[in-house]
Amino acid sequence: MSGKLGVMAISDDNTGSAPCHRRSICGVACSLDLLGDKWTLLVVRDLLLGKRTFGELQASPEGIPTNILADRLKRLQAEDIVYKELYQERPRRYRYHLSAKGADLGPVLFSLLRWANKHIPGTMSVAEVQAMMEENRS
Amino acid sequence: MSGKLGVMAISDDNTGSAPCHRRSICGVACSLDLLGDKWTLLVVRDLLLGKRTFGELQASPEGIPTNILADRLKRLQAEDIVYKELYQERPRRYRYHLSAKGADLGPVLFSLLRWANKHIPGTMSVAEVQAMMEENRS
DNA sequence: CTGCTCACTTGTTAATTGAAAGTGACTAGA
DNA sequence: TCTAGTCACTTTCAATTAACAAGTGAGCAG
Repeated sequence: MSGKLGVMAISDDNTGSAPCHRRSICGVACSLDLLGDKWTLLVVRDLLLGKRTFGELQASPEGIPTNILADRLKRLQAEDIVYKELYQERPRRYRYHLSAKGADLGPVLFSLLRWANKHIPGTMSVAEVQAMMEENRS
Repeated sequence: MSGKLGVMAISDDNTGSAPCHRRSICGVACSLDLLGDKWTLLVVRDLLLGKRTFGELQASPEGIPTNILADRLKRLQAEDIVYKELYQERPRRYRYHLSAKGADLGPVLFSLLRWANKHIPGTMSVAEVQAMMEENRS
């Protein structure tokens, strides 16, 4: 019956490229392996909104701890969701950007946002966020 | 500048109904406060796929630990995303169901799945999952 | 009475998180 | 030159959370 469901267990990873720890071949499970925590998608959100530097990301209202931010940026780079650009030598300063893979998370964030708007009172509307995004395009 | 972005910090929760611990009024952040971990959305996925009992949920290929499953079902019920139905006295047995709020997470799961299909090789397609869902409708 | 299922709960240990402080490379001002 | 401040992290460590294994209680089948 569990096999029939198609959400089958993955026994081995002999064909995989990275040393990934997939719990199954289900796309939802694989996505959550990469994005399933309280902070990762907030970092992606901020990058979509045009934030670029460590300091800007840190300054978000949710107040992400700096060690978690550094760790998440590292993980997201390892997954090719984010890349960094050196914009200044002496001292070295970086700007972070979403790759195409990262930018494709936009619809995920919008669906989360739509759900929140419908079911959690007091959350910002999609229209408000889109206005914000236009306002902040560099 | 952070105020201008609209993703503003929430200072107080004097109007809120539940004793919620919102990090901000951003819908993404609020959603992640409820759903942001590796297991919660997998439970929602299984309920969408028609699984109903504790044992069926436990039997998913990802192998959720029973204490985590019990905890997540408790949390999801507290958030009115899931409700349980007593289908048997002596011994008491329950069936779990998604509320309307929970069923509305479908689009979130589909967007995650579409992202995975595009960017994580070897994940199941939306078509496969939809076929599965039809097959398992009670 | 024995073993079995289901739906959990309870330990115990391992890993992760979060708050705060520290580091290194600079820049600007007295 | 000395002091203070910014930026981008890293380190430390207590506290929370997760994972694994085992146990519990209510029944049922032989």
